[in-house]
Amino acid sequence: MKVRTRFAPSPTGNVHIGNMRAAIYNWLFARHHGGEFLLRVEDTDRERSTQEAIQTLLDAMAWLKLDVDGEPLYQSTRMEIHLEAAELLLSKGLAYKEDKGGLGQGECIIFKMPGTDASFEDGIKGSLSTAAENMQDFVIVRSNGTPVFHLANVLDDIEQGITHVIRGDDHIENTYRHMALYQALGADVPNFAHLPMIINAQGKPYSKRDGDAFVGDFREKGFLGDALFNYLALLGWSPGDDREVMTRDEMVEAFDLARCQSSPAQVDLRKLTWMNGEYMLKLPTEEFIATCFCEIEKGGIEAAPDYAKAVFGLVRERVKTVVDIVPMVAYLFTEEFEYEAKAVRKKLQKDGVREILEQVKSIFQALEIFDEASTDQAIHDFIETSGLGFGAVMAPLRIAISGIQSGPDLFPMLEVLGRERVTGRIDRTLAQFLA
RNA sequence: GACCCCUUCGUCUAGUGGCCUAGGACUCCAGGUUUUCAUCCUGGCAACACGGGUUCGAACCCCGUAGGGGUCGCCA
Repeated sequence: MKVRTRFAPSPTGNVHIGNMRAAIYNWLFARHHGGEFLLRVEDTDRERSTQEAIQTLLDAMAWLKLDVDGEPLYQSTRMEIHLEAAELLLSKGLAYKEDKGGLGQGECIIFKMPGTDASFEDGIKGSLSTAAENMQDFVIVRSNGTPVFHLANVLDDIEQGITHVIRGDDHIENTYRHMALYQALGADVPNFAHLPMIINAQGKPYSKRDGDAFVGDFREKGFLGDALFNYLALLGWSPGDDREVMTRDEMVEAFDLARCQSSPAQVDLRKLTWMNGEYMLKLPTEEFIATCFCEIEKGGIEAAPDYAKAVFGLVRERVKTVVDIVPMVAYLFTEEFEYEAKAVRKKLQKDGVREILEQVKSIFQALEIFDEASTDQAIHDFIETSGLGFGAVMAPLRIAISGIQSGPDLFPMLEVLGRERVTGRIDRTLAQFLA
């Protein structure tokens, strides 16, 4: 039988990474088995399920390249069918009506649990079981006439022909109920696999107040969709060898529920950042350039396209996340950049520095051509003849033209800036700190 | 509280009775290469929750303890 999995989120405007990881595992599992990955939007909460929220969800999936087979099923369109099924259960004596009081809304429909012990083979956790007395009858249709999650969820999974339900382990107890529902409805019980939760840096489950656990937040923090996908895939699963940075195809090929962890995992932003850097490096140059333009525009920087491209080339291999870009290149687009106080104190305001910078400036002015090779040669000649150390010249020069101690390779950076800017910046430095 | 689940370096993990003086990755530290910055290379720190069994032998099997988590809704 063809494998069919699904992702069934409620569109509330934010998708938690725990849910998104479940989506990734469902996707990986389906693709591994040559099956289908379906989407079902559980939008029965009319309050929160706005068109915007649905779009946010779709955007997040597109960002992570989770392609869906077939059209999404909107749960809100199926209420009649859910209700009919409840009536059927009622007529078969598998459910009953009762006024449970409390809210005083009249009678609701309650599903009758079979009263037997239950067990199943979980795809990740192995054999799971519970005794009959732990499972009470439960409401499937509210007294206001709307179907409850359990009923709708099971009916829709049947409708979509889901063969493998891969979800968070907070659903384990529900699984016993759902299995009984499948049986009462005369449907085949699918395979279940329960993923452990993702926990925060304190080792606790993410709460609504942990602002950094939504998919959109990771995008805003400058992570790439492919990198987050890879990272999340490895958070709770491993291919069994030492591979970590893997292509989609490799992950699809290697994915196996049996290799999934059954204990919770913590997100480590440092490792995600490292992995993101690996993906930044792999980005095709045009894509990297396009991303950079997009970022500086957001950062309010205006620049001539050719000059900007040259600047981006300078930081190509150093960018770890998308949001690194602007701070890393900002001083190359303005003459109003700041000087780092510590750098000035340690490397600039020292005896002899003034003379060195003055000499470097005049050497640069005398150059026939001002480019990477010529400045490199000129500085080396200067060091040779003056007897100065390389660092004694390079460090002050770097700070004079950039304001900071670290940054791109210096000679290419000189070429990109051009003679005029470079000498101008040296003058400014001299006037400001070494007058 | 009851029931269920979980427990290897700080973090993600490998490990399914001998290959384990427990391997890899991230982070951190120390050297080295690069006469700038970064990269890179080498090395280092660092873990089987605890206690009992079973066994010639246990991170791996069993029991218990502790700790953590989940569920117990006319939420999903």
